[in-house]
Amino acid sequence: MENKVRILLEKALLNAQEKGLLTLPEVPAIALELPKEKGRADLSTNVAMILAKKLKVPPGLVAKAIVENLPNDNHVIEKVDVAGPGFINFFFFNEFFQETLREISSGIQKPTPKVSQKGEKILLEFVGANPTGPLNVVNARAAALGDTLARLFEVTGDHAEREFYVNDEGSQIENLARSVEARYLELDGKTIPEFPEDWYAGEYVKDLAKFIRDGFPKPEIFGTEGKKIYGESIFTKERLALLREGFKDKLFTKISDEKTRLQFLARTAVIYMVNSQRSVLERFRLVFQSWFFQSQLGDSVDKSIAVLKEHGHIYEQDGAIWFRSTTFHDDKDRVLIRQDGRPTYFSADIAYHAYKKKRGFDRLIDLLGPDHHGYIARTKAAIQALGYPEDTLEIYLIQLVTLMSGGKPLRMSKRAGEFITMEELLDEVGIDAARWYFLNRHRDTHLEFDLDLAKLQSDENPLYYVQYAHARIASILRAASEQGVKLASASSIDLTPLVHAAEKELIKKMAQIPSIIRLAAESREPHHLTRYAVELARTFHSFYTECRVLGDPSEKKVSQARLFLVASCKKVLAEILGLMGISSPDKM
RNA sequence: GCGCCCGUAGCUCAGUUGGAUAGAGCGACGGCCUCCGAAGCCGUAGGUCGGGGGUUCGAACCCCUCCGGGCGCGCCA
Repeated sequence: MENKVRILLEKALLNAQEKGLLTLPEVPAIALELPKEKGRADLSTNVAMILAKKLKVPPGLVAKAIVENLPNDNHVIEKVDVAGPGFINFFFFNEFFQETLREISSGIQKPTPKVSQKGEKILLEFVGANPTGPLNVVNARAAALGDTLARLFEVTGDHAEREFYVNDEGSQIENLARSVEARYLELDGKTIPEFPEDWYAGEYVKDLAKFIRDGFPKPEIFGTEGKKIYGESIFTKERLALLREGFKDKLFTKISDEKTRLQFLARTAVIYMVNSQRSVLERFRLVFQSWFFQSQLGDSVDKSIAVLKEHGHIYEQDGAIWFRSTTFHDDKDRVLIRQDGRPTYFSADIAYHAYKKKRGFDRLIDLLGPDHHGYIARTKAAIQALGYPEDTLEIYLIQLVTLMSGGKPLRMSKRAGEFITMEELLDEVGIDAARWYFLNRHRDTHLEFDLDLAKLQSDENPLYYVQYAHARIASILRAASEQGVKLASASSIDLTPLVHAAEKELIKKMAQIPSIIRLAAESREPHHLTRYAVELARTFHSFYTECRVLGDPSEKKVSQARLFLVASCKKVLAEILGLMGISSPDKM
């Protein structure tokens, strides 16, 4: 719908230019919108005002020149007027609405791929939780966002891959291993010292120790994934057998060297944690195409540092190796190799981003947690220092989530182990509701997640409002087939009975889907989808109240046309919910 | 102290990148089921867009400043 109008407008602009009424440096991007107040126009544009500014001509004159030069032999525009400060308002022929509906239904009205690009290969890195504990609600928010973004990119003609980065090296992993070891000793009846602050005190660590002692519920993951990631020197035949049967009291005798033991415990813990994270994500209907472990970087950390050195971005000071990130607008330079010779997390991250680039991705998108704020500038600096354009890396922060219950925020203290995990959230509110509420808000606003509202299966919950529209249509379709009213195909259906204002409103709303999808994809802001879904559902419910689909047998043509209309609307609702990974029930 | 984010209806939030009389959901109030699902529809009330200044035909949006809230500022990850 918008595209047709856009083409007419472009022609009008060119016509006006030929006549010398306007001088255009280039054809501007034309924004079309549904006026807030309905009845004012079917569609309107502010292009005259945009041009007026550029050309320094009164908007009214520009609008007049455009309107007078619209091709008049079209079957689209019935009426056009200029209003307010220079808006051009269009009213369309019924025929144009009917044609638009036919296109929507046959899938022609999909978002057209970007004009300027053929389609990019995009790598989306998100969730990226440490394998030191269960996923939390911010991880869940990132999961919903990243998954939906990936799906949006696929629809708009790009290719997106979802990747989960596992930080399986470093001091936090060592702390995890020590925590597991301590719990193991505790099971042995030994008294253990109080945990230092940076150890892990959660229940899951006790579970982990118990599994190592008594045998894992799914030991096969160590033989497959464990061996693949960490090799047979870690997961030897003997150790695999012990993980299956349980080490009982033999952990310290079988692996007497402390360093080896801690490494083994760390690797075991990571494989276990990663698998439990993965299963929660799968329950959330999110499958990552790839899981990348920091330990797999190998010598590429040294290599990428060598590249930076070649470009002259490295220096040595106080016994450490530094990256001069201030060259690229970071506040301060960053350490890559510590005094003690160990690389920092950041240097691994540089190697990781270099590796992503080497795999041939045109664009890297990272969704990070709110505590990674400081990483944006330095990572972007690194990308540039490696010789890539700055804008091929996009980093977005996902802000905090506060869970509300009974009108009060739930206290989330990680130290005391009192935090709600992603799994508990899913138990509590379900997958559809969790996804909906995460996607419903702009990513960088702190999200207040009202557990009571999300759980509520009633009219107060916008998710059910939208799903109800879908179920209601399904119900009409069931009734239609019982009454023998057949749903005609897009090519054979007679749509001329569709002339009612409510019908046209619904078609207009449905026709918006391509531009909504493009907006959400290009701005990386999926919250436009939930808004649109509510609007579409509302327009449908409104139509439903005003127009009967089934009924009067003498009006069979009307019934059939309306049936076609609602069936198409059902498709659009399902498409938008599907993009968000939310189900479209036929019955509720 | 420095940097980033936020401040819009009683509550939770949109606002398509500077455009029409600032919108939606929930909550409040008033109507609508002999008929396809009332988990619905229609209507009413509700605003100094945190305050002030500036830029221009025009500002919730851009600039400056102040106030309030959050987060970050490790040779942790």
